[in-house]
Amino acid sequence: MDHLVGIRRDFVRCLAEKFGYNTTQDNVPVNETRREFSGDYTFVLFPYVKELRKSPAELGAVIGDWLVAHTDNIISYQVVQGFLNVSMSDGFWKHTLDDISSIKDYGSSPATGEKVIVEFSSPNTNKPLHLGHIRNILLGWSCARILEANGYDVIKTQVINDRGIAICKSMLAWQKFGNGATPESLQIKGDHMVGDYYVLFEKTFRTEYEMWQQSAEGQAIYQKLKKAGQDTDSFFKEYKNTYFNDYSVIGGEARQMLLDWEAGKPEVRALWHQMNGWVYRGFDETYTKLGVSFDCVYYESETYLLGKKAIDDGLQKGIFYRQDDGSVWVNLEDVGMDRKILLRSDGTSVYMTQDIGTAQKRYEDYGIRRMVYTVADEQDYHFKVLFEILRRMEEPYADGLHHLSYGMVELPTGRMKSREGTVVDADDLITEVISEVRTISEERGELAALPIEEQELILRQIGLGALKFFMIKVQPRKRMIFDPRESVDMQGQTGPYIQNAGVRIKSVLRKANTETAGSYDKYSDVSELEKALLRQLIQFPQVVKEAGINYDPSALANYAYQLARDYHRFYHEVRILNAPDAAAKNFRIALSGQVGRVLEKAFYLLGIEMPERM
RNA sequence: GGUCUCAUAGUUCAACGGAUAGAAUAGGAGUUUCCUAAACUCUUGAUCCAGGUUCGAUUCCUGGUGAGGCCA
Repeated sequence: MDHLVGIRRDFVRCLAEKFGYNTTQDNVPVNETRREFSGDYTFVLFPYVKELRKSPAELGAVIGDWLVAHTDNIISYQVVQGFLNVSMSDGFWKHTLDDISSIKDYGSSPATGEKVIVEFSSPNTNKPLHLGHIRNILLGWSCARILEANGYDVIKTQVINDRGIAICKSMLAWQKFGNGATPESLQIKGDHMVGDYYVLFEKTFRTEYEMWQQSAEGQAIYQKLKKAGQDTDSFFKEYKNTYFNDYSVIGGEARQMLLDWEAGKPEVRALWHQMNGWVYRGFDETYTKLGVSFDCVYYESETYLLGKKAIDDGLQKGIFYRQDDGSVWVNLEDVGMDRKILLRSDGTSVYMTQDIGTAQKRYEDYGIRRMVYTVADEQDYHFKVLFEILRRMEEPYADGLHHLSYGMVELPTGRMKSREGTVVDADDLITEVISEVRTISEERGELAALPIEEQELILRQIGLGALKFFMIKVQPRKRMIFDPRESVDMQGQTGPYIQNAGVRIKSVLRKANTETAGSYDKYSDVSELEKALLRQLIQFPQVVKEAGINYDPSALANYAYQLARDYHRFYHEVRILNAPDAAAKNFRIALSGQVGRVLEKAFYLLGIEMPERM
């Protein structure tokens, strides 16, 4: 429901009546009046000045007079330059508050019956989750909730890359050096443990490689293949993959393990199940801490062979073509993209093939018409190509595909590099923000009287609130610099600042005994701060809608911040419980209640919890 | 080399083509007998460059510069 529908309609009616000019409500440029001018809403007159051949001043006066005379809501106006600023009556504000209070799920749209699948997180099983995953998870999760609020039936999913050479490296290292260790025996999360064996493999391999470089064989290769003037370091850096595939002992074992896995060799499969099982338990723990969950999971081990039939279909339809060597390609040059390989000459598929197959499988599984892929922007081109192919294949969901692309997370020192040990681990980060919150909370002493479990819950809510808000307030497509110090800030434009506004409201409502909240019919002189809050509340459904259309939770994050800021100001300026009269008190309590409700809902949509106290 | 994305206070972020470009942080100065001071008030400081479209451009278009990604 749009509370501005009324004034838009009146404006349109006025233009028709006074000037015989027809337009639609959607075309009416109406904004909130800027703080420095008096008025509540502003019509921009410039577009009509030319059309109607009237000066802005004249136009403003005619329309302003008409609006004041013909509507109950608008009580006065002022024309500044080409802007018509109108002031709304107390009645309008009170009715607005009534309306908002009466709407059950304010900000949500009715169900559309349309299903959408949202994919996010999508980790590899050989490494624990890190900072980049956190941004991905928060974006995907929040988008899922925002789409739900916009009436979609959302299915949340992740694709787990559980196969390939990487996990074989972990498996091999565990087999060689693990001595039967388990997460329980080592007292470590399973995903970290498996990640540690991956690192151990890489270390072992590197040692082996370095020794080989000194060997007669290594030196001979260097002398034979080096480019002019190339030194040993840069040569062997480039040669690493070839060495892994053609010479390395441990590399050969890992590759053999992959072959055994593909052949379904029981011992290898059993080990693979066991290690991935450890990883999943570790991931789930992290997901739980972050407060997210999935409706279904796709494993690459089950999808990596999909898509080959689609290639046959495409070949028959003439969308793809086969080269002499047997490889299959698609030519997208007519739309400014390249030729792209879909099936190698040996018949093996590439990522693209697999993604085509997975999309089809999802359609079969759920009948969805829309899919959202939350993947970093380094994959922009991949998804452009994928979507174009699916369009050409005339898949029924081809028009509902969206790549929720986001910029990489960098540290103040640059990109995270596992080689340099600068990868920020998700679990470590969460632990760190919570411990930071604990320190500050202890200084404040506000929670000291609460039971210990409740204290812990609140500390988690605040710590994660700080971290999540910090990451989600930035527009997805922008690259972000992550400074760990700033992520635990709790003053200013932060999660805890907004939580604090929510907590204040809860405290006020507790003391007010809300069930006895009475009428505010007699309230007059609605203050500027109160109007500002109501203008914000009116905006909320639109913000939710736009966040959905643009797949942009940051809009909602910034909205929540502004609403919280206006509430803090209001709170300082006026007395709520000790208001001068009952009508004022009731109005302010009701207003506080609605601000609290919207803040909580906005945070819900961002995946951030609102504590009871802090 | 081709192509995509980004560029706003010292720093981190905002601004459906609309008024004097907003916040936060950092620095300085204040606010507590009163509903939670993780708050509030005051103060210093910015649109990468050159054109174009427009009544009006941070926003749209063209070219350049810088940073990053993808492809080769």
